[in-house]
Amino acid sequence: MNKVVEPGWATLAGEAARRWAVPEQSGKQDRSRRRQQMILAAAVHVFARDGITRARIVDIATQAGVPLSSVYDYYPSKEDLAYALPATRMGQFYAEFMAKAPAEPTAEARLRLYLWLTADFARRNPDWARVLYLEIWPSVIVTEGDVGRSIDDFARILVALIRDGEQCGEWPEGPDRYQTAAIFIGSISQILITWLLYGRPRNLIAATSAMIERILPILDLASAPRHAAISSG
Amino acid sequence: MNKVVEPGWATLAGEAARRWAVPEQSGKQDRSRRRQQMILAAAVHVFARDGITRARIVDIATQAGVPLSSVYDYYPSKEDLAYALPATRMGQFYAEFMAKAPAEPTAEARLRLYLWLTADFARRNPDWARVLYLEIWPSVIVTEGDVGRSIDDFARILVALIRDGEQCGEWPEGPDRYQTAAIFIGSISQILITWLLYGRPRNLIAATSAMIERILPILDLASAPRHAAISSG
Amino acid sequence: MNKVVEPGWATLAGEAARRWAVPEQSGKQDRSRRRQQMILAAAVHVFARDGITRARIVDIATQAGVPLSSVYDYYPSKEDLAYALPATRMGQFYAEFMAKAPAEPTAEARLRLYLWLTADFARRNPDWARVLYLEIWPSVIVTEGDVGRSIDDFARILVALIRDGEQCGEWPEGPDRYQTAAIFIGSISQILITWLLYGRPRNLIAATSAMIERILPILDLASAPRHAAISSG
Amino acid sequence: MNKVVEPGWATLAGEAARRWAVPEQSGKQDRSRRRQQMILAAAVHVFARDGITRARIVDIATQAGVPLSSVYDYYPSKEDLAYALPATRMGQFYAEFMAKAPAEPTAEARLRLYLWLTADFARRNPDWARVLYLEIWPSVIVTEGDVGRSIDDFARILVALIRDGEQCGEWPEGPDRYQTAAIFIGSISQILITWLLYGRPRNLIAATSAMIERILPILDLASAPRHAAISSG
DNA sequence: TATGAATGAGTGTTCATTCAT
DNA sequence: TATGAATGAACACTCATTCAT
Repeated sequence: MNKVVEPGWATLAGEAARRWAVPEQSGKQDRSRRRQQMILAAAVHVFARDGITRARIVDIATQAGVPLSSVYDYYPSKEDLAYALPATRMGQFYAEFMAKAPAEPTAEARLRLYLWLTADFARRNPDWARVLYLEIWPSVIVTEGDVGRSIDDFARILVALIRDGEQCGEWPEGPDRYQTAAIFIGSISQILITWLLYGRPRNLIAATSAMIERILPILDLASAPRHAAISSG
Repeated sequence: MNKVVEPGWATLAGEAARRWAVPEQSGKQDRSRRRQQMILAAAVHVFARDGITRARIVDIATQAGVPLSSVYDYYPSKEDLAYALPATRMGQFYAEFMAKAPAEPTAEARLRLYLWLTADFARRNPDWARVLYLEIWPSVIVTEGDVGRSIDDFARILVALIRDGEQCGEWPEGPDRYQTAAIFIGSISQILITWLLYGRPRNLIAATSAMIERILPILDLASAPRHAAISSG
Repeated sequence: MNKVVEPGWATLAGEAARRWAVPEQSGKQDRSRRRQQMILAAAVHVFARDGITRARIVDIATQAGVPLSSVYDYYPSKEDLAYALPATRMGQFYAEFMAKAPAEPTAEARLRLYLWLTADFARRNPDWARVLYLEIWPSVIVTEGDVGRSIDDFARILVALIRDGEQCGEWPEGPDRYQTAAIFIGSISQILITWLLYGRPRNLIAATSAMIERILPILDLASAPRHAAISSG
Repeated sequence: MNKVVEPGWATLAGEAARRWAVPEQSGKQDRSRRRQQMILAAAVHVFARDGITRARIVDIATQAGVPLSSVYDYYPSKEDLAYALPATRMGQFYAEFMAKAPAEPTAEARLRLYLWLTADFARRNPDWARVLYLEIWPSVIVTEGDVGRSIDDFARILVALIRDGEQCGEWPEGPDRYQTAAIFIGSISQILITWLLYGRPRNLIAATSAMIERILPILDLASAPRHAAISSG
């Protein structure tokens, strides 16, 4: 049987971590690089507070402690600045996952780690989480260019993790890996959004862990739709 | 056994439909009411196209075929206009649900209808769906005032539908109705967002129906967490 | 000795009272007249509160309890409305003076009454006083048309009162009646303006009375300039 | 005899001149300072012509020869611009007085100079005079903040000059220095207002000088009220 | 490279006035 | 005559971006 072998999670996540790693610009001075980091951090902060469209570049500059026009030495426009964020932050996320995933013994453990890390990363980077889940994710910019690619990788890796478990026989081949991934992403996103907007649940990690345990069984259920049970009742 | 009886789905949805119904302004002329509807429709269109913050009131006026200043005869500010949308549209949704739900024989059928109608309503009102899922839902305005209340009703009714099935014995009492609701809402939202942003799935209704069948079994799984199975494996 | 006989104070004030009396518009309905009075009163109130240029016609209409467009049935423009005020109010003032002045035995008593009544009228009509002293008086509209004439009468009568005393021999013929009148008007205005803006003096009437006693002696001093005393000292 | 010594005219006027002097903004370029002066001058011109509330910022910018938005680089709002005027102009007035007053030998000469300079300053800065006497003085803004303080200084210095003459024995201690000051200010203002609005007197300085000679004797009259003379007559 | 200063194009909102009924 | 509704002409203020030094 000849079939196209899709890349495994390790390949995908590794590539993603490398692809979105902050490049070592050899020519740049140290001070220059530090400034760029300050601007990026300030942008996340201000975007989280005011929203991307309402945010003012001058506020970002002030927050970063650099003159307004210096922002333009690094990013030619507000749009470019906004678009530079996802790559660096997602790269960091993928790198964290790659640092921990190999130690996990099973496909399920890696999947659990992935979902858990998603919430934990948000908890540790709440400003970035606001920007990602309230500004970038629900916006057309996720469909374009590097922003799209860096975020698409998230779903791609998740799908690969699901496929991995199927191939290892940890769970049956489900009807639609993308559907499964959508349930996982949607459920976790839903928690994160209510956490960001309402401050609930108070304990994000506990709630996410419980949610993960609740949705993982979906993997086993693929072939036993409820409506069968109903129609027989 | 004395316990607080929470309102059933019919009460909640009925109240929601009434609460957010477009009021019959006695004094207003017919023409005036038609203009207001034109403005509202134009606002949905322009907000969907440009996003709420980027949208220009003059574009809404032009789209509605009224002079710019007439917009201000009906809504004192752009913000007010944006905030008036959710109530009217959600009211329409609740009314549609109330028109159909009583004919459904089981709690499950009503739950299925609710989720299905959510997607179908989005399909029939794609502009509104963009505004709701990409602009309003992931924004602080859902935490405030009437906007918040009209949208919170969505989750409240869903929880009531879940409770209804429990009380009828159609499915066991789960560990956390809000968690269950979060899975349902998150999964459906995830489909809707990818549909809105990527145009996929092409057949929204089919994909949603499949998704519904996939997640409904969650209701039965409450007491059989996967990790038990795993640890025993 | 043949000289032009300028009209006496009684003639001037009497004419002024008549000229600026509210006309008895025979054709108008009673309701119509009452409305016009309501609008006028509301205009004074709103002009006093917001200043003439900042005042909004719709506020005046609301305050008057009439529909916005009804204001235009009486006054073709905001300017006309503003210009209609001085005549009616000044007319009332002149009428009050004419009602009391004839009972006064001396030119000095009449002069004292005139100045005192100026302050007392302001005290009893503070809204009108604000409009007159803070809006109309220091504005180009006093130089034009009826507004100008109705207010110029104020100075004209004052000059006539001064001349009256001279002709009766109550005080010597001064160097310049207009200068004397300017001192009287300026001093009283100064008190009224500080009263309107700072709420001081608390007791306007007492302060005005004291001021009147202080400035009346000016009438006797005409021929004994201080600098003579100085140069001789 | 122990009494609180109030500050003399020299102290007050010196402090006022310094307090409202145009600050030497260290960081600003020369060009920048020139622009600010242009804007200020243009504002005086346009405010004098149209009145503060009617004046349009774009007219001020055009008059100053700078782009509209540059006005906002110096003054955050039209209100701020209007409020910046009094301080600078009054500061200039106080500085002129301080430059000349010390050469005057007597309290009377200084008082005369003060009143005369008031009119002469208005004659040399007619635009500013319009703004001060027709817009600022009769308005609530004189009761607030720096505007109020810069203008209150005018009366404070005048009162100090009067007190100075009393203490030197040049004239008797009057019944109320504030009343005396009110007469002086009111009389001069009255001349200035008619000059501004009617263009009369043609020769402002001559008329003011005559007025000053006419009102200075008030200082000697404090104890001889006219009504005594009358009642005895 | 760095930055203080400058600016043009835009946009939400106001309100006097008019008009159809 | 009365009035609810409509509207056009303004206008203050914003901010991303550029430029001279």
